[in-house]
Amino acid sequence: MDRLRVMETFVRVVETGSFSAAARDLRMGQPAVSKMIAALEERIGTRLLIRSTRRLTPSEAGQAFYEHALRAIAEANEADAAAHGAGAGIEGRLRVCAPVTFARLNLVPKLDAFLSAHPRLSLDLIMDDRMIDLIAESIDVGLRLGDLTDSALIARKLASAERLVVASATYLERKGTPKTPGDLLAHDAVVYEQRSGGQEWVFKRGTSETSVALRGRLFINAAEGVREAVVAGLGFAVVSRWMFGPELASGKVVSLLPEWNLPLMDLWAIYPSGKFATTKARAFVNWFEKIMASPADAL
Amino acid sequence: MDRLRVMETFVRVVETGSFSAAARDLRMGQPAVSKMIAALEERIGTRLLIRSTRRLTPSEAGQAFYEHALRAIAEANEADAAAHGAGAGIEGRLRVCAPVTFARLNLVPKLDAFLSAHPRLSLDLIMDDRMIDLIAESIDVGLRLGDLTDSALIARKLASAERLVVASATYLERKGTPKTPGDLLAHDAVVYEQRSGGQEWVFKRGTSETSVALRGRLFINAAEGVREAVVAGLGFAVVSRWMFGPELASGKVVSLLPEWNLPLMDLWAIYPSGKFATTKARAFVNWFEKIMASPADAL
DNA sequence: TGTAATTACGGGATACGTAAAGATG
DNA sequence: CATCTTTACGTATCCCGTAATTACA
Repeated sequence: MDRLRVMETFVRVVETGSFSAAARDLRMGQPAVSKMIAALEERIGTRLLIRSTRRLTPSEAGQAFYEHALRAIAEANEADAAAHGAGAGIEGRLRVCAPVTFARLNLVPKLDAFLSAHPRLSLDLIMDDRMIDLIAESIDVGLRLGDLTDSALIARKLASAERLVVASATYLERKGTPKTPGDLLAHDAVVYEQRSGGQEWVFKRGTSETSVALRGRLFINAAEGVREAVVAGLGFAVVSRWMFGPELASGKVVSLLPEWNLPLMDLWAIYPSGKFATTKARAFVNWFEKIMASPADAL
Repeated sequence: MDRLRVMETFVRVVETGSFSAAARDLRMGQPAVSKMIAALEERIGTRLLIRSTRRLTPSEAGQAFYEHALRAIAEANEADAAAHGAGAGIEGRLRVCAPVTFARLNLVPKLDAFLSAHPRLSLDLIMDDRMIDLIAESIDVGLRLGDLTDSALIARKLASAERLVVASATYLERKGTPKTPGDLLAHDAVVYEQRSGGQEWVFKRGTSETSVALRGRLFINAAEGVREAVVAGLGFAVVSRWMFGPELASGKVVSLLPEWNLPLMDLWAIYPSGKFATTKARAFVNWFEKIMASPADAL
């Protein structure tokens, strides 16, 4: 039994919420996943996943296992990468890609410290909201927000960001303020969307859940555009809090439905699959992880 | 390829300094170890161990891998144990065993904090220098010093302690002070020894090594006895610094050959093999690990 | 020349995928 | 009743252990 492989599988199952989806991601048969998890539970002696055909939730034990498993996997990958990169200095050119707005607000303002710390290093920052092919573009590290669709990558979770429903104060004056998720259907949505396809959001308040399919007339594939559209009062949008830090503070943009929680959006660092992370790439990720962990700079 | 298993094997090889010894410890054939390491190096793309028939040293990459591997293994074990123990509270009876002198000097004085933190817990402290059978005695955690002979255990390294050659000031007045490891042969050794068999110590100064087989007329199987023998001026002994904290400070006992280094002695926490660590056992180990990591209490 | 690591080879267990059955909303 | 998980089964692969070979002090 390959414990690390089992952990990777388990993690993927928890994150996708489905055996089948995890199996697809990991390019293996779904019975294999089933048996792996069963064997794992057998070995541990406890049920880790509460299965109901439609839903899959980690038990308390499963949650504990999940958290440690994440760290074990990360550490194991570090071991490979550290051994591979040992001896190589932090110098030359480091190519990093990141979503445009995220990089502008959360990364670029802090880069000075990193560059100062590594004087022999130069940085290519590729800002793009598309999912770039890391290997084709020979990129060393990518920062990605949200669920990872490409699971062949070696990923490391750096942070989780709160999601909000926001609209500008001027918009709310004109159209009124929605009080429940259902009210959103009567409003204009500005939808951030990479590939076409309806968006459905699950709002939670305490134990109750409401699912709302966003309908709107404006679809934008760049967060930067969504930001401006919201500020210009074109409608509400589901966004991360960090996108509107100053505007929320000044009241120019308002957080709606504050009692309803949306799923967190994760920030990941990903390395090109197959290859080992370079020393400089790991140095960058370690640095940025610290930034994200510090209360002042957290998302 | 079971990456975690490979890591465990690699770690054992580094710690024993031999493929054969590691294979014996892990109850597997020595060719299996050989092939595992070869495959690992193939995968990483770098030589991790510098082999010469008589000696085995990790390369820089190997050292980096070793350190991360230790943490990955620990985290993976934590994952299993956390999942297994989730839900169980820290209460009831916790049975801990530890070497007599170590427990007296480094553990007992600090226990108050632990017991206060867990009011519903009672502690059985079994102080004994022998290697107790954890399962037979139904012990939850053992603290052990030195190299682990029983590798079927799940172990976690908590600290490393410096080893010294010491003798009492009165003894040195009578017999003179040895200046080199070789001089020790002309002195009386008090040898700490569990099972009979000669002891050989490797002294290092810079890059040079000297090996000395201790000869003496007094062999004691309890550290407590060695301590008293040294204080009473019966001879010199090879011991850990923490055994003589106050005596070294007051000058009653003197550290000999201060420029020569002896191999460190590791402190391990071990859990009974086969079983999972209980929540309370892990709480104890986590607590004690913190103690050992704090500069004021370190060995 | 003896000890320890590597290579060679045969056997066995493990883990996968396809296909069918069972469960659930 | 459609979807997702579990069970069943045949196959292929990988990995281990024994034995022979090579390298090194």
